[in-house]
This record gives sequence, structure tokens and C-alpha cells, in this order.
Amino acid sequence: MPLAPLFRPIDVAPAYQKVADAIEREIVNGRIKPGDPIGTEHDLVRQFGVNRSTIREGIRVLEEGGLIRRDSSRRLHACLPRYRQLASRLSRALVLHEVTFRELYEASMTLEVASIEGAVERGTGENLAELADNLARSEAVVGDPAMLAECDAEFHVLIAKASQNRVLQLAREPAAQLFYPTTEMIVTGVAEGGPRLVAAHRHLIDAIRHRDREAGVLWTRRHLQDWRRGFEKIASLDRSVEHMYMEHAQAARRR
Amino acid sequence: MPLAPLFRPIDVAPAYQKVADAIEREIVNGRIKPGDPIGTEHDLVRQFGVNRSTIREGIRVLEEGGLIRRDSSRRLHACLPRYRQLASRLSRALVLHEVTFRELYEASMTLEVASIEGAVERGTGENLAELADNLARSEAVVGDPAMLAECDAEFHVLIAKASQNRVLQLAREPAAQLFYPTTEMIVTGVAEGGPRLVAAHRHLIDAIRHRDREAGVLWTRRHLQDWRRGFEKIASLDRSVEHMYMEHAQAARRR
DNA sequence: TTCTGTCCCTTGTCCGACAAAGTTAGAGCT
DNA sequence: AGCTCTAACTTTGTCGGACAAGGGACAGAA
Repeated sequence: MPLAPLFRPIDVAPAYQKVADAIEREIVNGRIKPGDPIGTEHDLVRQFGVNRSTIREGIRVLEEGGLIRRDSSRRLHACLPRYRQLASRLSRALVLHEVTFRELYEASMTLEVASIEGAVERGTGENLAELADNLARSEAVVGDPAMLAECDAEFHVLIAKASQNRVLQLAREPAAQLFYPTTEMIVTGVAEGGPRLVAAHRHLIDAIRHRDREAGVLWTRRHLQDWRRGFEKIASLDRSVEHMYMEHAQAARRR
Repeated sequence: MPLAPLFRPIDVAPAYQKVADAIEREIVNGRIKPGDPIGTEHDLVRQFGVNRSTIREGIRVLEEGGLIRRDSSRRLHACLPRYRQLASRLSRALVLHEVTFRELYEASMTLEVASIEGAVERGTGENLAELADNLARSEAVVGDPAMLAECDAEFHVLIAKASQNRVLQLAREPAAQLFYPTTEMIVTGVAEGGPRLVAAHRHLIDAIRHRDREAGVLWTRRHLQDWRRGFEKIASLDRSVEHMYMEHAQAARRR
């Protein structure tokens, strides 16, 4: 007969983890504000009373989590995690889980429609100006698939931003990052792709300007259906997302 | 006149970052499969030709990203990033960006409705069994707010799972993690909260069983509106999400 | 067979060291 | 005085070596 449990397991986290947790707590609690400097490694060695190697391992954890960064002079300071950086982790996870383009398409349909609804309802003049600027740049590069795909990605980020809902902004980002590389392929492969894409963007901006929700939803759906039709000329929707994402994700990390 | 560019900028990432990138590439490319052992630190020292401290810093980066784990005996192996773990990073970011409950509510309305639609359309018998099991456990703890809140969180994870859309599963998770702590408060504060919550769950399961999309959407909306009404008795929707998340997030990390 | 002691290996941590790059302070010049 | 340029000083990234704690394997004892 097994012994009755008498003791609870003790929490024995390694020291580097405790260091990371302690600093994280201070940041999330707000005692260290984004932008505030964390001391030098030597300072932290003194404060925590552990070796510099241990401190450095803890710092790596926080750095990867986006909670602290090193500025140009490599000094440490707290910072607000960037959605894009975090989303690239998620995109990577989606690739590893071998999600299909069908899942990506379906989820994006939901998320992008929600974004445009928010944008139509709450988009500001400033949002419209950014979108118009993006549109102008898109029109200028309509013949260059790579540039156009980049503009398209930015356009939808701006739509999400115009929704004024940061949760939505964050939620759509992982799927969007996986879309991005395919857009270039599609615009390259389908002759009508570029102009249709730009036209859809124009209609979306109009919808926001006139606060015309129906039009916004309609054109978002069409825009995505265009993507889908274009994609199906190249591959099956049930293929899983693959390596194509890699180059883009790693390049984005460097920035 | 400036010289014509003759050389490309050299990649001057620190060694620990290169180590992390190299291992990440192998995992994402699929040459290292989830579950495969990475060598010991000493192996990696030999392979990369750098110091063990450097290897260890690289490992911390990958560990935080969820790409590798240490098993019970602390040996390294590749693994599939868990959505929950990644989502907790995102939740933390949302807290730091001081998103409001209104944003959380609006985004969740979209995401949960999409989840139930998928679940109604594609939910399997196994999904239903898991949901039914969850419902039974919920009914048993209807008087215990903490346990009930936990069941509620799990219920909605199961709904998302039943949608068979992993992108959606992932996208809803960050917002859901921030909801969780408030559910307990609400069920505690509102007498009718517990029974109403369980009733809604029952209706949702029925909707999936009968593939009744209208009912699924209807009860999801009601369920969320209940949350909202309950929350507004406690605080304003425009308050930003705060520390309340911390205890839960850190506890989840340990698992 | 099951328990226990021992050995080897791995990890977590520490110490000390050094080159490169950035920072600061002061000397020197206008 | 104000500016520039150089020389210390700091800080980071990396290295080598070291050691204790703890898991796994294996042999021997009950």
C-alpha cells in the first residue's frame, strides 16, 4: 500500500529561472516601466547574489519573451513586447503543427471580417490617412509581386489597427504572417491578381470612410476569396503550411 | 561620390543566437522531429565548437520559445510548442499594453462564435464525449467558483478543439486566458451565475450534437453577454486588464 | 525479486579571464 | 569658453576550468 501523501512537492526552480521570474514580476507589476533601464549584468550579479552566467541565462529568457531588450549600446531596458515578434513564435508553432491552408483561410475570414467591422465603426482620420498612403504605395508597385505582397500585409495590419482593438490585432497576426509569403506567389502566378488586390483595398478604404459596414464585409470576403481562388490554382487548400514561412520569419526577427 | 557597394553586410549575430537559430532551423525543417533528443550540452559544445556557457544561453532561448524541453531527467529534446504556453506570453503582452475588457469582450465574441460554428459543423463524437465529461464535472462543482471557472475555461478550449481549426484554437487562447480569472470573480459575486453558466454549456453541447448552428451561435452570444453583465456589476468594461492575471499565468507556466 | 550502494554522466552554478565595442573624462587646440 | 580627439574605464560576449547535486545503470545484498 502506498504511503499517504504527507508532503507537497517543493518548488525548486533553477536560479536563472528565479532571476527571470523576479525581473518579469517587476515589469508586469509596473514597478519597472517600459523603457526603464534594468541595471548592468554586474548590477544584477550584486543584487541577486548569483554568478554572471546565471544572470545571463535569465536575461536570455526575458529577451526571448520580448520583455527586455538591449538598445544600440547593448544596455538592458524593459520594453513592451511587440506583437509582431510574439506572433512570429506563434506562426512557427502553427507550421510545426502542420496546420492546413484551409484552417488558415477559415480563421482569417473570421478575423479579417471582425477587423473591418471594427475599422468601419471606429476608424479615425489618421487611420484613413495611413491606409490611403499604403494604397498609393501599392499602386506604385502593382507590377512587383514581392513589394505588393509586403504592402498587402501592411494594409491588413493597418485595418486591424483601425479597429482600435488590440486583442484582435494580436489574434490575427499569426495567421497573417503565414499568409504573407503566399500572396507573393499568387500575385506572381495570376495575371489579374495585382490589380484586383489593389481594387479591393480601395473599396475597403471607401467602406471605412463612409462607415459602410456591409461594403466592408463584402469586400473583405471577396478579397479573401480571391486569395483562395488564386491559391487553389497553385496548390490544395488542404496542404499544410511549410518551409516557405521560414525565410520571412527569420528575416523579421533580425529587425 | 560613394563607392559602389561591393560587399553585403555580414551577419554579426552573437554566437548564442546563431546556435539557437541553427537548432531552430533543424527543428522547423523537420530534420529534428518533435520528441527527438538533442544531444547533451557537451555534444553541442563539440558540434558547434563554442563554449558551454554559449550553448546554454542558446538553449534558454529555444526553451523559452517552446521548441525544446528538458524531460524528467533534464535531457534535451525537441518538442511541439504548446499553444497554452505561447499564449501566456501573449496574455502577458496584452496586460502590459493595458488592453481593456471591452477589447477582450469584443474579440472573444468573434472568436468564440467562430469556434462554435466550426464545432457545430465538424465536431466529432469524441469531442462531444469530452464536452459531456466536462459538463458533468462542472455540475458537480457548481457551488465552487474557483473550480467552476477552471471547468469553464476548459469547456471553451474543448469547443475550440471541436472546431478542428488549430489556427482558431491558437488565436482565441490569449484572450481566453485573460477571461479566466474574471469568471471566478463573477460566479462568486452573482448568485445566478453558476447555474446559468452550466445551462449555457448544456445548450451548446446540444447545439453541436444536433448540428444546430443557429442555437450554437445564440447560446454563445448569451453566454458571453452573461459574462459581460456579471462583469459590469463589478467593474467598468473600459478598465484595463491588470495584475489579476499574474498568479494564474505564473502557475500555468510551472506545469 | 526487490532494495541499496556505487560509479559515471549531465546539469546548474561558480570563478576568473580577456578581447571588442561602447562610454566617459580629460588633455589639447582653436 | 567651446570643440575635438585621445586615453582610460565599463560592459558585454566568449572562453576555460571547476565542483556539487542528482539521475541512470549496474552490481551486490536481503
